[in-house]
Amino acid sequence: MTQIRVLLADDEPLVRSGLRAILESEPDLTVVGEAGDGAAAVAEARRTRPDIVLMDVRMPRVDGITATRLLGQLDGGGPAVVVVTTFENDDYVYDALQAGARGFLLKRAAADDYINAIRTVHEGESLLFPAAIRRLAGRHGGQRGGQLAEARLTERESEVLRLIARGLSNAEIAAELVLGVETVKTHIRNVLSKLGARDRVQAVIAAYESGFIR
Amino acid sequence: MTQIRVLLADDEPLVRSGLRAILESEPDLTVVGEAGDGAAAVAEARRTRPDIVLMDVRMPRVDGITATRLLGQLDGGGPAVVVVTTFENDDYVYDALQAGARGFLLKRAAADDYINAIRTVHEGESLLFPAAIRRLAGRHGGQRGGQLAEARLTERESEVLRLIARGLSNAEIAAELVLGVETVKTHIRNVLSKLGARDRVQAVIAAYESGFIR
DNA sequence: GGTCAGCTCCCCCGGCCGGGGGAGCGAGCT
DNA sequence: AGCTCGCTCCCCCGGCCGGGGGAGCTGACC
Repeated sequence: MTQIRVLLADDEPLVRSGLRAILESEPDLTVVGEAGDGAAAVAEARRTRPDIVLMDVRMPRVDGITATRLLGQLDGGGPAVVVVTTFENDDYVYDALQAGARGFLLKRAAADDYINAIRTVHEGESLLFPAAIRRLAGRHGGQRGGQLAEARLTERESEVLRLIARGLSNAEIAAELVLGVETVKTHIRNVLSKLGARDRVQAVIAAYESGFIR
Repeated sequence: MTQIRVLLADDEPLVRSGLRAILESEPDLTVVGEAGDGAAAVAEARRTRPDIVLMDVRMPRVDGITATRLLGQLDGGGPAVVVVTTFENDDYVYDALQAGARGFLLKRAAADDYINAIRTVHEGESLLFPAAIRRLAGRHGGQRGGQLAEARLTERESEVLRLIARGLSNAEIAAELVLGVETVKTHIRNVLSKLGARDRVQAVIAAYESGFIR
């Protein structure tokens, strides 16, 4: 397995060293640079060409959202950005999505969450569904700690999600796919879980916001 | 009130004359041209500069969807297109939306429906919600005849729809807007009705597809 | 002064939805 | 041969949702 090159962007040096320690403990991860603000992050990214940028939202001078947007304008589309939000006052999340962020993490996430998030985002463009979308929607959606509930959908699940996002009911989906309603419900349960969505409405939102639809 | 300039695009001359008769009976509507296929429609639109194009879907050579898309590329964005679908086998509707159609009508709609549709579409960019979106989704959503259930949402209703489209539950919306849940339900009922949506999922879809969101 | 539209709240109720289990099956991998 | 994963179906159940009524209050318009 090739090394995954990671750039850390956070205004707190302490946080950066902590992250560095966590990530460097993994053989497949290399921290290729650090930045204390958004402008530095873009500059460093241009220089070090990381695969992934762990991007704090709140940073002096140029914030993480803006930096994410700027990174997207680099030739080649720039690195994949995983946005790190401090807490749940994330009105950012929505903006970050539009800025091109590929993943989300709460700062208080566990070490494993960071590692897994980076690996997952690095693997594929199929990582479409940040769990944080839930909070994007439900102001209060407070739930289990801050892990990134990413997961790729199976073919069947994608199919079901597509039909959900066309407004079909469970019974209609069952008819459409020639399945039992119970089966459809199972798929939906998996989809909701993978998307971190509370209900089909939030799933539809995730589908649109992530580009799964369109 | 200024005249609304209408272009008719349908491959059946009979249909065109029928429409012309209906529309010309209204003092504020003028039929400025006719076209028998999509290519002719675009050409005529370029020449006559209509406000509205009544566009049949099924036409020889260049179909209505393609023509709609082409019209959108005219300088100034081109005229507003109201797509006329023959029946409920509208897999077209979805495509038409993406092609930039601003309204929908079933061919068997009443004369008044045509007139109202044109006026409404002409008035504002606020006409966002084609009733046909329902059928877009629910293969079977067969219901009352073919009128265009357009309607502009009130401010409160828009507000509610926006929150629905962020994934909030009724209770959460109530809390957010400092309202009773019953009130929220009332607004939602109105929204669903105006949008021709069966449930909040279809409402969200309509919100996205129509550009209400984003 | 009457009317209408928009906003607010209420009751009842049927039903689909989502969550929690469990379970069998075949394919593919080790 | 085991194991995992994806797909399929089942039961139970609580709850939110959506549909149908009704009703009062404001402010604008005529």
